[in-house]
Amino acid sequence: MRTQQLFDVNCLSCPNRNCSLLNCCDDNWVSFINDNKTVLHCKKGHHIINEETPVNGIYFILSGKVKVYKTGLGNKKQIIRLARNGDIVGHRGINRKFWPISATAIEDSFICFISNENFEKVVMSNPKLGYQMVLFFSDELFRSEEIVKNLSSLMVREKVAYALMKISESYPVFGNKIQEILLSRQDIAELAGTTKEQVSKHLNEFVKENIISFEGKRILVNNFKQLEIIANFHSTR
Amino acid sequence: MRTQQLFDVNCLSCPNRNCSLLNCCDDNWVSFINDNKTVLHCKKGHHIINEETPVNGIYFILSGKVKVYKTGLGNKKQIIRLARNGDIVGHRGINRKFWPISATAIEDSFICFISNENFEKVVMSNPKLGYQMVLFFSDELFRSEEIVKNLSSLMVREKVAYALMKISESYPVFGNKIQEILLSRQDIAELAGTTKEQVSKHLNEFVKENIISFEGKRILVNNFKQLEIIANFHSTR
DNA sequence: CGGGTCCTTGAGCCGGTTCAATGGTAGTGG
DNA sequence: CCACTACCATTGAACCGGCTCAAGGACCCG
Repeated sequence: MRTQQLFDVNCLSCPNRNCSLLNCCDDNWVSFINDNKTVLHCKKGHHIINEETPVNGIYFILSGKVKVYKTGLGNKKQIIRLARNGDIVGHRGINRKFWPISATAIEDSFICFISNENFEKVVMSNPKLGYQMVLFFSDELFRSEEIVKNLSSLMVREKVAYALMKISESYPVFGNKIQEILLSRQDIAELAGTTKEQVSKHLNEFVKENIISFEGKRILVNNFKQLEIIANFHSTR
Repeated sequence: MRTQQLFDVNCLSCPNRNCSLLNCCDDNWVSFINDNKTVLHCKKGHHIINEETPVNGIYFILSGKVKVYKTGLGNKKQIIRLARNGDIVGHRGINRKFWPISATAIEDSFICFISNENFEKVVMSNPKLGYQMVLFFSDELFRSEEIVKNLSSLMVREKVAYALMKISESYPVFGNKIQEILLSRQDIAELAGTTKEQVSKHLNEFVKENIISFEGKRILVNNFKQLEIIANFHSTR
């Protein structure tokens, strides 16, 4: 059975071998990670991290997708990241006693877990990894502050466009400029920072404008460029 | 003249010797920093960093205060950080070609500057500093995501209370639970994520409720605890 | 004294949220 | 195979919080 095989995956032959962690460690340390990791099978909807609970370690997505979010006043949720295979989840726990975020699987996923102590050992022994972590955090900070900027300056229509862009980043591209999106209206709303009703209305607007189209429960992006324009997006690095 | 003396400040006897950078380097490297730094005198309102311009290096605040902000659609500004003496400014440029943020002095300030190349040398040669940078970034990410949460879930009254809390963190405490705040309504609005008119209205509300009081252009916080409650703040670490 | 900047306050408008009704779809169990 | 249920998406109506605009006032500085 395929899922059983995944449980036994060896880090040395990990499909995400070029991920942030493994990429910066020599084989000895990859073996160490392999011996000290746990692989979790998370079904869609499974809570991997719960806000305010004690930080125990760090997670890496072997396969699947995970939403990372914060719960605000009135139980309002704001998704701050969509993570996929190869991504780190839980680096926000570094230097904290309690989780500042929650994480939930939005697809059936396999997640690798490493305890705090073991991860610290790996980082301390692989200077290149430490530097890589700085770069990674710098990038995460950038993304977070883009969200801040957008939440405070965009109209809902623009926020929804931005959310679609973010989502399609996490999904594979099929053909030319066609991405597929499979998330509930509620999820999109929590990512965009609005309500599910607004998402529904604006998505249907976008369909009328031929920017996206529906295919069953899927959303196909027909005109990615136009989404970027609406979302006021311009890539600078 | 006092300001002249500050221009000649030696890193080895820096009043912020316990700041993130110097704290993690041995004396040889502090000397290196001393020889390769530039000290800038920035008057109130001086732009230290401008969004979208090329990243040249990293800044440290010797004395004074700086606001760090992003400019969104319609020229709407969102302050994401108030930095003071000892703080790093410009770490957001790491791993980027162009500045994702702007920084402006909100008081007369002295700022130390180190070029990209020299800073990289220092980081690469002081592993402890690298680790410290990871912790620092982790903390910055946490703060940024708190802003995200608040922007998306708080009402304006609550946002203004949160802004006051943030501001008073950057200002010295006088006596028991009394902080003083000296920023324009516009600045407070850009920090809270609202308009100057709303800030004015809610500040006057807070005065009526005896949570703060005005003293000339200053704001005194009489009841910090109450501000925390309004802002839905609870410290967890 | 005059001009500029900032703060305050009220009126009106508007975008977005909330609420509710409806219909579609998938999953479940008889 | 069909009913039953639960969940999700859609749509419109109404409400409301916050923004915009404008007028007036306080204060500072040249």
